[in-house]
Amino acid sequence: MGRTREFDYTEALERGTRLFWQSGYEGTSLRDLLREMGIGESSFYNTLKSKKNAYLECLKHYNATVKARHGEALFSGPTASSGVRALFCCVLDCLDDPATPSPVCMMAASLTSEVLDEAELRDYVQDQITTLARLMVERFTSDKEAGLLPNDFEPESVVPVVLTYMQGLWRMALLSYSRPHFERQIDVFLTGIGL
Amino acid sequence: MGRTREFDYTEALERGTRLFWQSGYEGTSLRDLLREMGIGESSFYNTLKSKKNAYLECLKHYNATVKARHGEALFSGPTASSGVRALFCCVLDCLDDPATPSPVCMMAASLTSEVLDEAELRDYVQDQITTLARLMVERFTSDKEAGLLPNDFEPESVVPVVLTYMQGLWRMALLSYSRPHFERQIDVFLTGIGL
DNA sequence: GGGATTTTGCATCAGTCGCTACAAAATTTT
DNA sequence: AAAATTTTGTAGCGACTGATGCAAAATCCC
Repeated sequence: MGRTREFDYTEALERGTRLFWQSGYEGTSLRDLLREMGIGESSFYNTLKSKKNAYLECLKHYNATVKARHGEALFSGPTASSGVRALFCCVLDCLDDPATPSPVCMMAASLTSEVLDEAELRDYVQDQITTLARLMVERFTSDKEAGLLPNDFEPESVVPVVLTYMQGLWRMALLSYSRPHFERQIDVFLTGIGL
Repeated sequence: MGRTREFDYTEALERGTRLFWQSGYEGTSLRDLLREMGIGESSFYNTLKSKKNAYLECLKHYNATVKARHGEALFSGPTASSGVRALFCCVLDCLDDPATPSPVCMMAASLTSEVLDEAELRDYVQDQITTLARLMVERFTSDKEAGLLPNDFEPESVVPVVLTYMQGLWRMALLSYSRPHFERQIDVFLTGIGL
């Protein structure tokens, strides 16, 4: 089947993901990306076919690794409330980890016109957020049916609020972050909306 | 005094602001900016001294015009609660207005590393947000002292939550916006945190 | 009107952007 | 071993980036 690939695809993707995460889509130049991935343009355009597609693959890789932990956190703990709180705790852990390339979650960072203007990227981001929302609604609904949440608690209404607030959190962390302040703020928020 | 300026500075700034608002800081090229402002590079570098400074001036102009309405809304109405609700209504009006260059508030759009990496810009953004927070705290505090808000309501704790949520709102609007959904979501949020 | 000062248009700077063409190197199939 | 196929390194594409140099044009002070 021809010459064998010399570089480790997964590792290159891993490195690329970290750079995209750190510098954003347009903020990452192809040359910086290649240097970070440790490959040449030929290898790059051979496997990933364009910068846009590379970003998409990196986003998928990000979701499969980093973001997967958030999903697990949501379903950890005995109640939906504890799950959501674990999720936010997971977010703070991410912010505290010095190895994190950027304070902003890579998915949250993709909520920019530079990314959303690209149809394929937009579709993927849209889909991922919808999926997370559905998961959260399910978790809440089953808790409600079990009597763990009041009858006037409407998962369909609350979930968008939680998601929206979380988007804001990532952005605010960019401006200034302090774990105690954020923990307090999150608690005020979650307690307020009944979680 | 030399030759008189041929272009209208304020109008040029107005046009520049709209373009920056629409396309972001790095997303706006100098040539597009000049074409939109209707001036040449000489005039540009003569009055505004760099792209960075131009963005700062446009941000100030934005705050003095668009953002000022938000501040007024906060202090409109008889209670702090009605003020905050008026503020969010103002946000939705902005999203509905077809003349709005971008769904994202220009200040919110500045919560990006591409902007915050520039010290002067960061300082300004930081300062503006702090000011808005202080204003909101004051409004809440006076209401609380007047007995219009419960004793366990802590302005210092709630305000960051509101600001954070609003940041999230702008971002989510970028993904998909529908006034009824947003109105409902905002109501759930504000009611939840006691407003 | 002459000199000083400022604004303006135009050409251009060096550097970067994403991407591609092309041939040498390496591996499989025949 | 020869042909076919794939990967890799390098050089370069045209277009664009923010910014500058310079001289002509326009205005003010004397």
